[in-house]
Amino acid sequence: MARKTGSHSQITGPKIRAQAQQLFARHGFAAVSMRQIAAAVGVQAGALYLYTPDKEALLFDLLKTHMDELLAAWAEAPRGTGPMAALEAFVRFHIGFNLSRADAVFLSYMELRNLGPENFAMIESQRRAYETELEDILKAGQQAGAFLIPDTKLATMAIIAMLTGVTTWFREGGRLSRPMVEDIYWDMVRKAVGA
Amino acid sequence: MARKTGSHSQITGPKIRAQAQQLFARHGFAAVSMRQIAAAVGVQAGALYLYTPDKEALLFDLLKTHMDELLAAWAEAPRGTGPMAALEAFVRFHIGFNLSRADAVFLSYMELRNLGPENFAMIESQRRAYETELEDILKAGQQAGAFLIPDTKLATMAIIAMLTGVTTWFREGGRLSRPMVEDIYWDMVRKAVGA
DNA sequence: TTTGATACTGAACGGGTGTTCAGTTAACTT
DNA sequence: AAGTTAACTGAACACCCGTTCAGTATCAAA
Repeated sequence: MARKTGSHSQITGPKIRAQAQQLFARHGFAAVSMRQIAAAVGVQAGALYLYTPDKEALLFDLLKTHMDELLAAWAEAPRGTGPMAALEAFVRFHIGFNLSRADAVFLSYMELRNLGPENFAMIESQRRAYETELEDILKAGQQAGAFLIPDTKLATMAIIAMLTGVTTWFREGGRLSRPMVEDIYWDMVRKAVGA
Repeated sequence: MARKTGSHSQITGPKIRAQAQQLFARHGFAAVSMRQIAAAVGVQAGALYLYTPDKEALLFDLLKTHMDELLAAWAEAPRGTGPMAALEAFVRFHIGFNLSRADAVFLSYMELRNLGPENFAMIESQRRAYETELEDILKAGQQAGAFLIPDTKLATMAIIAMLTGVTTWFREGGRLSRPMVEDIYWDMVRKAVGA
């Protein structure tokens, strides 16, 4: 056997990325073999190398794509006027985006250490750019007197950690709906940065 | 060569656990080989099996010891009277304990998935017990009217995620000292659960 | 000083790893 | 229908994996 009937790179390529993302998120990058990914796609291991130069590049592609989409989505997200509205927009955006892409979020926080130095630096700088978006909101609110924050950098890290944690416990169809979760988190954040 | 001069199980045993913990935390359980651990200890791979039945048991031992110590330390931690004092005690305890054992904390949150079902269940139940300690404080404060929390379970997860995140950015000797970090986090938590 | 327990080595086991590539078949173009 | 390109196989490469074990050197006790 060689080429499969109905095979197409525009089908196999995305399939590989999707299965790799799921497997990496579930078991960890190092614990997943190229043969396991290939088997999940329905292909032999060698075929993966038509789509990626090596295993690390496959991971980097997933992380890079995720960060690009995160920054692009936030750039286009609706944000009101004033620090309070901007903060609320960020909180709701972050929760919504994270919940809709739990695997990718988990990967981009956990598997950075498997990247080489220059790939690591690229993702890290994007993550910092995203965090700076929140910090800028907090700084602006602080200067405008809308927020009372002892340290904006610490508050940034605290809020992001708190919000990102939602993926560890939230289950679709559980006790709380997504809008309820957003509301409750926003309530806590609003109070935490307030007077 | 066989036995090394000056060798003793009471020295080698702790060395193995310490090196394994550091390597697992840095590179991930799956990415670290028994030979790497052995090399870090200064011993051949086979010698590790005098101290652990297998690799997973080594990880479990680290996680179990950490959770036991966490629960024991909290049980003996000073806590004042009333919900507000109890919450403050928890916040300061959690930050302090986490910062003093960053590797172990990281492991117990990230490498649970490498445990077999029954080992997983044991650690998971201890973690839930710890989380319940915080939730009980929040519930008591809510009923006493000291806190205003829409959902105590969500608030529990949110606060723990926020506090645990301190290990990802805090560096000893940096801009902020430990007491300052504790103060600022406590300020945010206090306001977040307040009216 | 002999003896037995303790701590470790070094080689081996079967199997899995990422990656390469000549060969083969399906899909597309002319 | 013939020729070309795209997609994939299956075997092989050198190496690393967790784990076992007979053998050996050191330590502690008698």
